[in-house]
Amino acid sequence: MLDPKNLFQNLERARTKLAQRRSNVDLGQFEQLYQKRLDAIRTFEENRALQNRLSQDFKKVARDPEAGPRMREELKVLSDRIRELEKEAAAAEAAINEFLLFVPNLPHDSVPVGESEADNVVVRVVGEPKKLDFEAKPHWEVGQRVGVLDLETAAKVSGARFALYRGYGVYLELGLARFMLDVARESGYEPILPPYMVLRESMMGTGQLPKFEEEAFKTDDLYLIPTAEVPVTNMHRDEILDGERLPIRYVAYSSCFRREAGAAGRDTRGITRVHQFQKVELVKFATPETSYDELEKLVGNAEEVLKRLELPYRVSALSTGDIGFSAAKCYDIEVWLPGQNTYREISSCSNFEDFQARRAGIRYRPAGDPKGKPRFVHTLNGSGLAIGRTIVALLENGQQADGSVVLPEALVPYVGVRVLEPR
RNA sequence: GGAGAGAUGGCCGAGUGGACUAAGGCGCUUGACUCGAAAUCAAGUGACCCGGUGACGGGUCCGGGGGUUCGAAUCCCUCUCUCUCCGCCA
Repeated sequence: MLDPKNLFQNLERARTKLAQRRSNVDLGQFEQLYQKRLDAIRTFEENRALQNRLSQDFKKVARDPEAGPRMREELKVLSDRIRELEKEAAAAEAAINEFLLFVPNLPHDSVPVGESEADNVVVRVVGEPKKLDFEAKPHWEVGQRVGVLDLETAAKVSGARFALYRGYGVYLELGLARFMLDVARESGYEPILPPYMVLRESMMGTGQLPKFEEEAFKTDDLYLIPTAEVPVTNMHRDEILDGERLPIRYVAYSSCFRREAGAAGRDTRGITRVHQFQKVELVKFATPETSYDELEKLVGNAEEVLKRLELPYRVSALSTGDIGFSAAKCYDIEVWLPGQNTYREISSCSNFEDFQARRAGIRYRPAGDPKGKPRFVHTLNGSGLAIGRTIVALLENGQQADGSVVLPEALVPYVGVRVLEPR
């Protein structure tokens, strides 16, 4: 959520920024609501102050048979009026919050201005896209052949867009999770295994709701998490953190559940886009002064996994037209997939600045200043990495002419074998 | 699922209608004492909103929401969560 006061004072700048990200939000409406709120609060407070004073006076004459009842009548009129004014002020406040929940974050000045993902800027390419001396197959064929993926059975059990791992596929999945957790912990992240179901409040806090209701799976009153970002960021909801503790780093393993609404026809084959997948997620809470440095480090932490897995990849800065609702800046890491002859997103790392912190009420008291005002933290997160897509990359990059798959050295202790043999 | 108890500032904890403008303690900050420290003493220590360049002034907040009242931390209704006991379960 944007800061209402700040927004009110910088409407033109916000209009420009929102236009860059192709938002059709009408800030004129906000301006009106905000002005209305100011007026309502002022009137209410003036009357309340008066009431507080008169109430004290009333105590002195309450028992007077003449003045007592008369003043009580007067105060009752004032009391009724104040009740109305209070409702008005509260309604104005609520209207503003309601409105702001649908306003996306403003892109940071360093974000490339553009219309769409075509305007994303590649900032570095690491490793050579692998050239195979035979015809590369897509992961669903490779995985089926070595017996780690069974998509027909997945469809039989759960319908379209599900993955079923079997045999070494299970060890690959769990081994990668453990591997990624270990890599992150080396860099100071505390491992977390969060609940997979969260309150509506938590989904609001990180910005999935209310705007993207149709993307989420839900039970009676709980939502299945679309990413561990939701439970982990909300761990500190409505808290004032000690500035000494920042940056706080968590690495979480969880399943993720997504409807993939609007993705009909895209990535229908394989496990690139499924309703349930596992992911290791990096989450940080940082001060505003350091959050952009922390973003670079976080991207580096995610890249470290790919480097150790010997997978070629590139990093792109998303343009204003492609950036997510809550993000101020976002990098995508895309891994090379020879079987599909393309780079494919495997991680998305964002700085949300105080957008989520404001929604979720996550503040900190600046270090070394016990009397300092609490300030909103900056929240960041990024995949480190999406496990299903990592398996896709390992299968496609490691495939051999004979149908086997050679895994990177670093994974051997985690999976138990170096080569997956065709069945 | 049944029965009971509870939710107050960073923490502990008092508070059953008007001086609560939330006691007291812990913690923290500053000062005094000290060569320095500890101990001791003294003062200060919440969040948010509105107005003001500022000093400051005003308002709201005692788990959430609603109600009674001239006036609510305090009385009533309701919801949520926590704890204890019983039942059930991995």
